[in-house]
Amino acid sequence: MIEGKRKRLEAKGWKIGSAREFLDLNDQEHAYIELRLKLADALKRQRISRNLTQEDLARAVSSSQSRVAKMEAGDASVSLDLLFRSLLAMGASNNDLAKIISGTQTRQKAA
Amino acid sequence: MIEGKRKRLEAKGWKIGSAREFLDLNDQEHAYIELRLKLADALKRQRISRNLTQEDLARAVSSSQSRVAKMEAGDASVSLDLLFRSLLAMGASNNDLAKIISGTQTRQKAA
DNA sequence: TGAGAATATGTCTAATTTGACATAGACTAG
DNA sequence: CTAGTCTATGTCAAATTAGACATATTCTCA
Repeated sequence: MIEGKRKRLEAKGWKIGSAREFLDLNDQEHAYIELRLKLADALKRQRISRNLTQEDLARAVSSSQSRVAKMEAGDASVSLDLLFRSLLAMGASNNDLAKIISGTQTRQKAA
Repeated sequence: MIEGKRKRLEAKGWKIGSAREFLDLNDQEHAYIELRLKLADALKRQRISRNLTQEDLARAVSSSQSRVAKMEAGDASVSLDLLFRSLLAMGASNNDLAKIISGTQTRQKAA
């Protein structure tokens, strides 16, 4: 369980050293990673609910399909900046963002 | 008024070309900048409410006083990543972040 | 007033993040 | 199966952001 989680995170580029270190992931680090995953998830859901391809979204944010894939995968190489910009490009309001972050987001209406 | 706002943003490093372009700041861009300013403000308030200096905060996030100053000033050279990490370092929970973003944040209790 | 603390601003090089590209894999409809 | 579309993964040079440092400015408060 914990080991599984560690592996999942490491696969995404999160270099979390030892299991010891992993268990020591303090609240800040944990919240930070959680935040990223929530945003990544929300982005993917939004894109899909709008029937857009990763290419479409990439175009909308002047990025590339591969980067969108990495965003949605929660890859460590993408910044919060890009995630937020993308969500905004998908029409998310600040309130939508707040809901995503607090974990109370509901299905949004399409643009 | 609008001109004043433009100048304020430009001083912070936001290169917004012509007034035309500025007026065209679409909703996304506007929301993005608003977001940054909200986070910057919240960070400053949190730090002060805890009687910490910028040096203190810098130490807490392994950064430097000058970078903290830039964060709080809403300087364009700081990323959302750093802003979020700093807020988390100040003890903000994901719910606190949500409140900050939606603009409904209230005074937080000290750590 | 003025010394000392705190904050602001500008500028370096180093580190990270970027879009782009290639290509592999997955999935669907014929 | 198979061609076509979509998504995943790895890599690169270019762009951005990083911490650090110097120094200017502002703020206490005695």
